[in-house]
Amino acid sequence: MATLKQVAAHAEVSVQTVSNALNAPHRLRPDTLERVNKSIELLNYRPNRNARSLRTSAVELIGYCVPNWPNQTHLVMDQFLHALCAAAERTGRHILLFTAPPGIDGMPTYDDLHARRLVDGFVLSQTETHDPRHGWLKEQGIPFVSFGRVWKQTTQPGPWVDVDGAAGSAMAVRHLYETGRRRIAFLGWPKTSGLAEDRAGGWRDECKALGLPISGLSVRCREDSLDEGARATAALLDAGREIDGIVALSDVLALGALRELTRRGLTAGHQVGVTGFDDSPLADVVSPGLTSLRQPMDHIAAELITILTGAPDGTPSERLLQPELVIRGSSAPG
Amino acid sequence: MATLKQVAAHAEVSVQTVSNALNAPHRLRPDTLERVNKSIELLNYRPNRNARSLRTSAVELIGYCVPNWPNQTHLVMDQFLHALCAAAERTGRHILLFTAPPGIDGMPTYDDLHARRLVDGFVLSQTETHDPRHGWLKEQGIPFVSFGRVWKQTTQPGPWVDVDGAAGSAMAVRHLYETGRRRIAFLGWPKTSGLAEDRAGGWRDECKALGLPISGLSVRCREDSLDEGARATAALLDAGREIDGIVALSDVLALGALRELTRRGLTAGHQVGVTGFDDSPLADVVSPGLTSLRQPMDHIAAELITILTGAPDGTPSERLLQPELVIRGSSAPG
DNA sequence: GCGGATGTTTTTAACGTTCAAAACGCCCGT
DNA sequence: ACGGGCGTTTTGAACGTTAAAAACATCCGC
Repeated sequence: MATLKQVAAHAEVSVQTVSNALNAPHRLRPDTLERVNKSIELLNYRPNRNARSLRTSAVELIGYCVPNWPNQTHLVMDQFLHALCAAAERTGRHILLFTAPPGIDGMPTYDDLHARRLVDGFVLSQTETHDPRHGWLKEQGIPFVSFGRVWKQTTQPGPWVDVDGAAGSAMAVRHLYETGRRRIAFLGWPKTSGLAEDRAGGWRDECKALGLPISGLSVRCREDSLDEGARATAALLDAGREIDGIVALSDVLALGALRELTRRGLTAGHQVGVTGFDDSPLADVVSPGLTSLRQPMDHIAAELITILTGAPDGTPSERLLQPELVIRGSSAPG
Repeated sequence: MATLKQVAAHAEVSVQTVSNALNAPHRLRPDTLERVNKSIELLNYRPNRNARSLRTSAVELIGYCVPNWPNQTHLVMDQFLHALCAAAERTGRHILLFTAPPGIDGMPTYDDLHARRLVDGFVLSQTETHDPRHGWLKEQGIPFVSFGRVWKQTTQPGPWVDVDGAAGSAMAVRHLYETGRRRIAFLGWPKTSGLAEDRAGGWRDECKALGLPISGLSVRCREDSLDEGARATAALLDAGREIDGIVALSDVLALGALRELTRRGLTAGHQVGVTGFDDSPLADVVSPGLTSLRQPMDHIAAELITILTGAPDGTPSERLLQPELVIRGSSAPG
């Protein structure tokens, strides 16, 4: 494998000149630059990243902890990772994967990766309501950016990128309204989740704005499962609420709603319009297809990388992006 | 950030002695070792991985190309990545993610990552029938291991780990047989795929072994979609084959089968037993749950890492692992 | 008490790169 | 012709680690 030294010898210049040809070509006389570039190409030279990193103390690697939460399969993780990788590569960086215990127990792992200089910083996801990671990392001075806001934290928790869940729910409500629904229910999670409150708030506010009823139309599911979605839908129907629309907080809950509707001989998209969240692969797999709110993954990833690698200090950046309503059969005009 | 030098000064030994304390502690006198370790702990020293890699020319990083095939969402990718990470970490290594064009066009990317010393080797997945990557990497002398056999290649294509699809299908057939089914159909893909032939062969052979009919019971779907699975199932039913079991080559096709059965008022698991492949999140999400063949991800990942990092040369290793039948409602006794 | 074997520690050099400073070469104005 | 300024190139040192060899210490048998 060729080194700078060998290229330098071949081009009959000093090592530093070859280095400059790569990192500051404007400093070279055009004819020298050309000669050096020829040698580089001829010897098929590639800079050794380790040597470079040792000297500059920047590894151009970004850590991402691959989540492993048993009950919560991360259905759009492959999309997210691909987008994140692509965005990182656009800046000459790469993504380093690792595993760590959830919450504060994982912090030593983060610290270690940073201290041993395996990564420059971290992208966090699966942010929790009182996520302890943000404060800890900030305290240690380790660069990071979070996909997902930290809800309910007094101190400024650091830079983040997130999708506007309230706006998403509002879009779903308006869409159902425009297709003729007037009694739109909401399937959510228990109150403890900031994300859940955000999305529920969007439903509530938009219903109010449109003059639609909300009383008794919001159901909290105990967990994010198909069965819970079905159970909640059954409860709504049994209570005689005469609902004609359902905005679900997740695709999984929405699928549960679809199942219950089908079981009762109702047609989703006909008698009752249903929408989900995240536009997971599941949404495209059922029949009728599930209308859902797509997260703009490419945009999210680009912003994450920009914030992490761009802003060197001070002012924590925050970016709230809009989801996109992907309309399928489950919300066809009633 | 503390360095070897500072630790050495603090412990009043040479730099090399501290290095030995970490890499070859048996060479130190017990009292020296203890003194050095105390200093290491006190100064919170962590070896700089870049400097180490520069010296030893091993980066302890394994490249994995995150797939982005539009039509084929990788439903178990998060499981795979988590297992792969965990297995790598057990040997002190990590996974570096990158993107690359599919097929031979991606090879320069692989070459570059290796030449710049960002990775020691690669784990390949999404192996195709005539995958060009294996031959290319072998030619370049770049270490790799493949998740998935390379089908139909004359030259020995290199080390791999794979799941025994034929055995999986056979397990599914036997399970359906044991629950009373006697006319078991197979939903597959077009002939071009080695994986498809493998799984189809298992169905055929096991049916023959059990004395079950196969003629006219195998359908090739045009693509891996829910609609195709439903269409194929409809075709089987319309042809009056009187099937009471369906072994599908994928969970998606199996879900299509379930949908068609439901549409016709048949109950999966009651009149017709259905099985899928890969035990994706989808399998647990439908009702009744889909019986499916789980890939032993942890085992797969462990073997991949062992082969990639263990065997230094020569004899290409090959490992064929057995899938596990996860029984759910879709194959309940008829 | 001396050569040799063994065990522990230090010295020297190197991995491949970049930074900072020095050196060189050239043109210009005076 | 000489000093100053500028553009280009080279020199020397450093990043933090480990491999190899050298140095030093200790113990043993005879």
